[in-house]
Amino acid sequence: MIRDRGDVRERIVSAAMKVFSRYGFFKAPVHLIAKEAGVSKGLVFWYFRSKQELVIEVAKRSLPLEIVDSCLESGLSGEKILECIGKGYLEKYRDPVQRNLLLHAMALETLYKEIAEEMNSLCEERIDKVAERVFGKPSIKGKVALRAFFGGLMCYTLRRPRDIDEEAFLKDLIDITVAGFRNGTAP
Amino acid sequence: MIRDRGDVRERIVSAAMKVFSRYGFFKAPVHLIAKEAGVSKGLVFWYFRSKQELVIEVAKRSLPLEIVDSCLESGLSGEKILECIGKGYLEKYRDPVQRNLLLHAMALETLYKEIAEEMNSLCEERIDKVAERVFGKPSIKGKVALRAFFGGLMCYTLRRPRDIDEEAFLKDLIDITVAGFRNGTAP
Amino acid sequence: MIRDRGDVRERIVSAAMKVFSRYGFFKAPVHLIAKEAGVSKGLVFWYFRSKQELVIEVAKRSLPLEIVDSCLESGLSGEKILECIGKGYLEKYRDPVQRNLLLHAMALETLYKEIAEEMNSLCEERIDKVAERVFGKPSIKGKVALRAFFGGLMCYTLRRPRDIDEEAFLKDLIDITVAGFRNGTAP
Amino acid sequence: MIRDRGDVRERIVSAAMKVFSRYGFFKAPVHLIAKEAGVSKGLVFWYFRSKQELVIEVAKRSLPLEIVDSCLESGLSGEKILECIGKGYLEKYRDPVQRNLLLHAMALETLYKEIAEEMNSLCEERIDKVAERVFGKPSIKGKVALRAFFGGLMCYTLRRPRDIDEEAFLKDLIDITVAGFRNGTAP
DNA sequence: CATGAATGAGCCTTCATTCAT
DNA sequence: AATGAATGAAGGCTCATTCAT
Repeated sequence: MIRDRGDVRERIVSAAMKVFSRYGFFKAPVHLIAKEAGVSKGLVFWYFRSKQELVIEVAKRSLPLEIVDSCLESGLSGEKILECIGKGYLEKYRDPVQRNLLLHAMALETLYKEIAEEMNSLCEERIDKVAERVFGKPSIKGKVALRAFFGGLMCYTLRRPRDIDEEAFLKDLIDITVAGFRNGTAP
Repeated sequence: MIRDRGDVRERIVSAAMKVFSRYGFFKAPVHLIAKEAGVSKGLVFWYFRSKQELVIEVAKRSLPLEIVDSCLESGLSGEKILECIGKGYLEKYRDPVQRNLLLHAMALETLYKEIAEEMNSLCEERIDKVAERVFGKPSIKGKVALRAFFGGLMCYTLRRPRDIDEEAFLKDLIDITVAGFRNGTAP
Repeated sequence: MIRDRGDVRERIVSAAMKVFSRYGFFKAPVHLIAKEAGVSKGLVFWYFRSKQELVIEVAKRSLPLEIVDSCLESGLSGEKILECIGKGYLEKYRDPVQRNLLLHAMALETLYKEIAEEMNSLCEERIDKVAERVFGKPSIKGKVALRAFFGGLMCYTLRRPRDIDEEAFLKDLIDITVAGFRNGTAP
Repeated sequence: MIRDRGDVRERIVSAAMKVFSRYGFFKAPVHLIAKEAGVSKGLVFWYFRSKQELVIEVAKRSLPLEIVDSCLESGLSGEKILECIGKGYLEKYRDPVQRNLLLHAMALETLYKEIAEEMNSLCEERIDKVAERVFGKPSIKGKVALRAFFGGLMCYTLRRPRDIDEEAFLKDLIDITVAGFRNGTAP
């Protein structure tokens, strides 16, 4: 069998995503992942020291950290960065596999410090950085607004409402975030 | 030990909450729950046909459905109902046990239709009802704003920011939700 | 099924002895022990936290510590105590199961400190105590003689010579031990 | 690295000795041996058809057969041959690796006929030959005395007593063996 | 109601062995 | 000769569930 280096590992990760997304991290047996990847069970443990290592790798990939980071790195600001993040987010989690994995991964935060750290970094540093980029300077209200923005995205992903399409939703959400920040009673 | 009828059942549920919150629903062995509740393992299966039944009961209780319902029933409207929900929500999930359980329960949505239905009811009907109560009449933008509100709460619960206290957060969040809805570019 | 308390545990230990003696501690699968004991595999782990725990219990029982102790406690001295130990030893290891287990258990000394401690206690304190009882007062030569005595027993057990019966062997061995001590070049 | 033919094979055997001595024959994974030898796992199976083959080779080497043989071949007799054997024995098993291997190898006797044969040859033919060389003519008592001698050596090796040095021990042991044989009640 | 011994399915993991390169 | 990816069998152990008492 001719396979690229790294190819197999990636195939295992992909298979794991499918299987984890369907059964959850803990009810998914490794042998199903191997089967889905078309390799032997033993080989999974050649590439990953343990199931937990695979779980954590998959969980990390299913968090939206990279989206936020790439938008931050692109140097955007104001509504543009919200748009960047929103689009990336909605696109990533349009895939039901990723959507489910996100839910499962968030629950892992309780159990594995690696995931907890990613969530920390996402929910505290990153979110505040974005707030500053959007509203110009750090402020409590900006942080709250950003949490509303992020939460709104998550909420939409959790249950895609039938009567609101992605584009319209994102436009409104950005609108609310920005206008809410600017025109509140306590500017 | 004098035990009321139903007392034991409740003790088991409480114990299950602690244990599930710590280990997750699937990594929590029934014997730990029994131990925590101070009863025998067998008794757990007298009150609950299976572990799954217990899991679902605990998961349902850890969702915020009751909070939303009681605020809806109280007849409040406008910002008042947001305040009602916000306070209830923040209070409930201030308890780390409940906070973790919420995360675990959300992931269950993928696996058990009972939980999926609760989430459906919460994220679609309830959220839209509240939107109507807050903004007077149904509108896409109102629904989006409400998702931002709910998402914001969830986001806050997930990581309580050190520099924003509950009361201030809620005030700002309501402010953003309402002002965002009213003063957006496309009313 | 009506079984005495403790009966089951003992049945498992007995089964383990048979199986361990035949396959060695590490090549003996737990399921064979369970089968031999007529119980389920799971039950073995109800009585023993791990296979290792069972291994150590069996290994301890197959060392001759108890024989030496009971002869020491009986207050015997001189040749009598050698006779007591010799008879006990030869009787115990006449059973091929015990004989094999002794070999396997001695090898465990390298791996488990529990066994190492038993061996220590046997080979140092006990052997020297016996030497004192036999020869009246502590002496290097007495210790050496006792080691020859013990070693001789072990050697006989390892390979029962066809042309030397137990009784004769023991008589000669005691004779050599005592006379060797008394009549050596350096008394 | 410049390697002779046969060098690699020997390196593997050496590595196996270290690893087997530490983990025991059955708990020692081949990959550790390969690592210790600085070769790939596959190569071990180029030089040895199976792990068992390697196990048996190492086990055979760690028995004291060669020592006895070389002393027999040297034509020594009387106390001299005991001295030869004793010195060789004590020297070989001064190395903790060899000492542990001896224990592990003795347990193998139960499982592999190759080892059983070696032990047979050692414990019956060889021991009796040596007895004859020491005491001039075959006799039951001589055989017993020789078993005491060998057993004493093994016993010393198993636990080196702190207060008896090798040389003194061997001198006393020979003394006891010889005097025990000559001066017993039943010559 | 209550207990806890007993069961058995299933899971993660290890490891000897093979084989294409 | 040498490598290390790949395999598959087997093992230890956990755990939900049952049931006699």
